[in-house]
Amino acid sequence: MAGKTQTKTLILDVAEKAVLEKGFEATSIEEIVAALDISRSGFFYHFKDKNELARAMIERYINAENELYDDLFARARELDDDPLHSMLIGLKLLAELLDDIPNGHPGCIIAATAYQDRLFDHGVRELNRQAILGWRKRFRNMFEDIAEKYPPKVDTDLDALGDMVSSVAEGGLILQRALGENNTVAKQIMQLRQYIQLLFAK
Amino acid sequence: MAGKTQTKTLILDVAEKAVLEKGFEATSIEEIVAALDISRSGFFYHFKDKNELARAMIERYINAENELYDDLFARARELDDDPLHSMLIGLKLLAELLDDIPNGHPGCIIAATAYQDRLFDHGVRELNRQAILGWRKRFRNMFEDIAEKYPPKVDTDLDALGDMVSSVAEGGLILQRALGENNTVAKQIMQLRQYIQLLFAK
DNA sequence: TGTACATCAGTGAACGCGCGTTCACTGATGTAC
DNA sequence: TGTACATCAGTGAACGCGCGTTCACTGATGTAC
Repeated sequence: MAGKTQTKTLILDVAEKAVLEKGFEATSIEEIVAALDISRSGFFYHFKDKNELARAMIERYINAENELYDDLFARARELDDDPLHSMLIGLKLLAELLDDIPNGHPGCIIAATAYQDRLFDHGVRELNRQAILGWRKRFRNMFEDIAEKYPPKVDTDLDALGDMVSSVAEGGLILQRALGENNTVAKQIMQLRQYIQLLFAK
Repeated sequence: MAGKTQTKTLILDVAEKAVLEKGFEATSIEEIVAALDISRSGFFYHFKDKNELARAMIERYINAENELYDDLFARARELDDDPLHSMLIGLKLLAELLDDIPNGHPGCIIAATAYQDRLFDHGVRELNRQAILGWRKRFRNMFEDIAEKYPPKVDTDLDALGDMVSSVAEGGLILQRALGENNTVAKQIMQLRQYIQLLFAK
C-alpha cells in the first residue's frame, strides 16, 4: 500500500491530528488504521505498542518545532544583524506564520501531553522537559545578546523572559482552540514583541 | 457514607485531580469510586453519565476561578484605589498565591479539556468559550480604566492585552507541569506585570 | 540465468480485559395524617 | 404516638462493546551464489 514506505509517517500524521482533538487515550489504533486503510496488525508492524507511537510522535514534533525556530530566526538575522531588531523581526515572522495557517494552528503536542502525563513513561516526560528547557536556553541566549547592546529598562530574569516565548505561544494556542478563533496566538506573540520592544529599545 | 452528603463534591474533587493528570478519557469511573469507597452504581446516582460529570466539573472550576479573580482584584482595589496600581497589586497577589501552593498549581481544567474537546458536546465547549471571553472582558475593562488615566506608551489592542492574562497563566502552567517546577507560572505572571508597568506607567 | 533464501510490509482471526451503563433492589431517614 | 408512604443515597450483579495486543501466516521484492 501507499506508494513507497511512508506508512509510518502517515500513521504519525493521523495520530498527531487525532491526539490534538481528543487526547492520546481517546485516540484508538483502530481509527488510525481505518483512516489509512491498513489492518490493525499493520500498525503493530511499525510500532511495538501504543507507547512507542507516543514517543515517536512527540520526538518528531519536537524536532520539527526546533527546525522551524532555527530557520525562522536565522532568516530574521539575515534581514537585520542587530540582536534586538532580528528578534523583533523573528517574532513578527512567527506571528505571520501562525496567522497564515488556514484553519488556525492545530495545537501543540507538548501542551496536549502535559495534561496527560501520567499516561506516558518517564522517558517521554523527560523528552518534553528537555524540549522546553531547550527553548528556554535558545531564547535566553538571544535576550542576553540583546541586553548587552540594549541594557533593559528594568532588571529582568532572562530565563523567565526566555520561557515567556513558549508560555505565550502555548497559552495563546489554548485560548485560540477554546475560542474557535484562528488569530489569537498571533496577537499574543505580537503583545510579547511589544513587551520586548518596551523593555530593551532605547 | 461520608458524613453528610458531600459525596458529589468528593467525586468532583477526585475527578478533577485525575483529569489533570491523565485526561478525561483515561480517568475511569472505577478509579473514582475506588478512591471514595463507593460502588460504581453509587456514582451513577449522582451523575447520569460521564459527560454530566465533565460538565459539572468544568462548571464548578469556572465558578471557582471567577470567584478567585473577584476576591483577589477586589482586595487589590482596597489596598490602592488607582486603577494601574491596583492591577499591579492584583497581579502580584496572584503570583504569590500561585507561588504558595505546596506542590505547585495542579493545572487548569479548561486547558486540559481544550486539547480533548472532541470528547465533549457543544454545551461543554461553549462553557469553556464563555469563560475565556469573560476573562477577556474582565481584564479589558480594567485596562480601559488604566488607559484613561495613564495613556499607553504604544497603541495597544486591549482585547489582546486582556487575553494575555489568561494566556500567560495557561502557558505558564503548561511549562510548570512539563518542567516539574513549581514557580514557573508565578514568574510568568510577574513578567506580564512588568510589561503592563512599562506600557502604562509614566 | 536460475534457484534458494531473507527481508519487508503487511493480513486476518482470536484473546482477554476493563470500560460505561443498566437494573432490580435496599436500608435509613423524612413527612402526612 | 403510630402507621404508611416517599425520598435519599446508595449496593451488587450483569451486559455488551471496543480496546490493545498476539500469533501464525503471506505475497512481493531483494540478495547470494
